[in-house]
Amino acid sequence: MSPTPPADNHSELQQIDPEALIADAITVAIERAFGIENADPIVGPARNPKFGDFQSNAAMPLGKRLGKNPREVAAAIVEHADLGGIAEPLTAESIAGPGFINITLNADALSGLLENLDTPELGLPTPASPETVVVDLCGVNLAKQMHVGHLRSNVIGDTIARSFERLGHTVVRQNHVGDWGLPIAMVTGKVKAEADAGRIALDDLDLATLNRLYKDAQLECAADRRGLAAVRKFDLGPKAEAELEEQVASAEEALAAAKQTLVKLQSHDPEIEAVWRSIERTTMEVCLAVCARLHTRVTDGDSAGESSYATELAGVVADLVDRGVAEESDGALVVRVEGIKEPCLIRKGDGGFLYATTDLAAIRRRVQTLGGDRLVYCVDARQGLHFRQVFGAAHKAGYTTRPDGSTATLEHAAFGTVLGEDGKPLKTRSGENIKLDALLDEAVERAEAAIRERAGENAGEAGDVRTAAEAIGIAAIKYADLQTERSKDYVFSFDRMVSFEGNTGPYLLYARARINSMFEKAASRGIDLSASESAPLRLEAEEEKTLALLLLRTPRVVRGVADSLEPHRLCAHLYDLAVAFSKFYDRCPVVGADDEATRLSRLRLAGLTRRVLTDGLETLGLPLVDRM
RNA sequence: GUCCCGGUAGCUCAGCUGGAUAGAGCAGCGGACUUCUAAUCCGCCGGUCGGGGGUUCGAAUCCCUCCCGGGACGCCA
Repeated sequence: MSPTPPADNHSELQQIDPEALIADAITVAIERAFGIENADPIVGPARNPKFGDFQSNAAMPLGKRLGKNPREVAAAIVEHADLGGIAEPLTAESIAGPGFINITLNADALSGLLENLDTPELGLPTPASPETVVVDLCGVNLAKQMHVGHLRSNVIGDTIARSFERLGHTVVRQNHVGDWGLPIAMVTGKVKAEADAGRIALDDLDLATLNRLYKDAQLECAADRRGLAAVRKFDLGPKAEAELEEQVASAEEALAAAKQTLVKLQSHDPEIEAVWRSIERTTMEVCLAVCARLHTRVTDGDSAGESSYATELAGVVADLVDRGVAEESDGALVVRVEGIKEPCLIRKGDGGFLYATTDLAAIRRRVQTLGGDRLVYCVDARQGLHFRQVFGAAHKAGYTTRPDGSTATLEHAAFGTVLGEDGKPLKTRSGENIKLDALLDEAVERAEAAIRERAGENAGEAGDVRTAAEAIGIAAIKYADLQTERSKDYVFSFDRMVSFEGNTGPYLLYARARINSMFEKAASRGIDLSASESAPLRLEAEEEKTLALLLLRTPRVVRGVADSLEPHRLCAHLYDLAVAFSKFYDRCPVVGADDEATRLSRLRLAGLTRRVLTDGLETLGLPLVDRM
């Protein structure tokens, strides 16, 4: 269910978007011709330039519905259509094939629309009643280093958030930090033991050490119980059995200790809590630094860890029991959701809560306290069932009902796994997750090498090169991640993304850098740039027209990204835009144009392209670089 | 076993509510830098859209079925 555009800016949008204007005209024509209201005009860009700029495919389905020859239907539409002068008048010649209606924009209208786009808001005015969108992203865990899995949640989640922000909605980012529960208790106990033994200092922890201790603690608590059962069953000898027995026993012991630590943590034992806080401080400091480096807007204020819901869980469960939403099942408490076979577990047989319980508390807070109209979860696709259960349970519990009685929309913006070039989940040779900062380092290193290779002696100051390399490397990684359909797995390849050729982040940055350079050149020739800002647009060359049409399409695309939660649409559009600009750049001299009017018109077109491109790149969250 | 997601050019991917000869990038081959940055542009090569049925004037797109790959499936998070 996508929000409809507020009526107050619809007319404004129409002044810019030819597709909307034409669509409305066709809808009206259908009504006039057949008395059918609000028919889908099926208008879109022409599939092939030789058919014009836009096409309507409405006649065919309409013909079927009315039992008429689609070409006759098309003729009737054409006859009743009033395109208000924005396109060439429709005639019998406009009808092609089974009933396609081909539409060519009027040249003057095109520049008029483009002038309307050329405002500070670039076709996306602030809505009269902004929505509040809560975006769940990042999702780090205490004592664990960020890896490729976090890359997507941050990058995609942040772009989704930015697209809503760009549309003028209120966005609340939520970093649902994994900072609670038994695994955290395990590592907390482990860290305390290490500190007590003098092997580490609590006020001087580093994340790599924490990560190691986390794994150690996990191992110590992990017992091969099934292995032991198998050894016994198949009688594999007393030695093997004894070894496993010992292992299981020590694991049981470690687990019991961790459970005790958890109890202390929950009851705010000062000593344990101090250890926990230093783990948290160390982890979050690194996490936020990585987010800053990634240019994802995730800050300390966005942190809403699992621990922050700890005191609410008992209340949530009691509430669900009281109101008959939850029921007992094999000693556990579950919420059954219609259409899903597996019930949603909210309390274990031993009384402990589960992550579904925390997520229910989070939904309640996000809707009731944060005022969310729309909750978006940018989380791994493998959590799909979990979110279907939790969303269903939240709706059933009434937690998604807002004060005004409306229901908040809950969506799982699921993303696929990052794969290596062998098609398997990306890991190091030793089978570990690849650290995110190492990944970023390599991209930046490769970018720096590329700059030096291309520029040679003219690469500039070392500091400037590093600044540019940082932006280019990060842009390359982010763009590669955003470029493909979110929900699918994607293959990560340094060689491909950092070749910096073709459809890559750096290509977009490069297009922008060339526009900068063009303006510098123009300024150095003494051309009056301020005059170009309001110069009449003369879109005569094919390249100029193509570029103009793409520019006009941008607001529609940004809306589409927010509606669908699919950033790759903006990537594709900005790439098309950059390609169109590159062709324009290649074939239409600007600074050296034949006459003054053309020069100023082209400067204005280039300037507008730069602003739209910059705006789009910022919406994607790519770092910019002014010179390449 | 049940459910979810995928299968489009050698590789990586687009393909919007069904529409006109299925599009990019990379790789390969061939062109374009005394003229605004060649991280660019132009051309060529390359596809039984996993297989088979069906609906339709029209299917990569919708329905059925099968094959292949990945994932998830009550007391971990």
